[in-house]
Amino acid sequence: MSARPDRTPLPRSFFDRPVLTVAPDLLGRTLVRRTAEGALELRITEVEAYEGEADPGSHAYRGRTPRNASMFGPPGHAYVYFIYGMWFSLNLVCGPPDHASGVLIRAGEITLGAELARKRRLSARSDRELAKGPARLATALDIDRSLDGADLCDGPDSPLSLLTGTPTNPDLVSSGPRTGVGGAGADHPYRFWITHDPTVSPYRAHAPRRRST
DNA sequence: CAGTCGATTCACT
DNA sequence: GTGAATCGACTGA
Repeated sequence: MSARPDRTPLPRSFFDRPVLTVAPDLLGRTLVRRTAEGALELRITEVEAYEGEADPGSHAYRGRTPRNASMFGPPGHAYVYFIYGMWFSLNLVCGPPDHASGVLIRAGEITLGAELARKRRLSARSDRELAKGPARLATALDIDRSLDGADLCDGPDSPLSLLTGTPTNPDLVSSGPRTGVGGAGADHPYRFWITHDPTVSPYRAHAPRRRST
């Protein structure tokens, strides 16, 4: 008997902790996205931690740029980036300001607004695929670069916010290497997911792109 | 300033 | 399992 998700907003202090503490604690929380068409809610099931400028796998590794500036800002804000020429991905900035750490929200279960999500994700063959993967999640929730820097602790009407939801028992959390991350940061178990949850995305090792000559 | 490739997804074999 | 799509940030000359 799982209790009904707690709709109390999480305070900024939730994000102002070490990213490896925040990342698994995000599992089971409720992400709320408010659009002109209506609200959507997502139960987070899979995340990845990116550990600041010292992390070779992180966009922050080579220092601050216009693209990753949000990661160097205060915690509790979104970092949204554009990748592969067509997709967006959502991160939540954690830790103290300028630490440049964040958590990539990789997958989740749409718990409200599935009709809106289906309209945006026409290729999804079932509802469990609506937000199975970071770019699919961003597409389903209508997230793009206009949400980069958005404050999740900005009150009940903000376009993006985070509710307490149903925290996940650590016994039900699995961890492993990050998906698609190569190089020196590849081996750290910075990916966390809810064990056996059907909305978690499949693991893929880093695959260098082949030369096109 | 041209070349390279990415925290991915989808269609197709 | 393989390759295409698609573009902007970053790199090195």
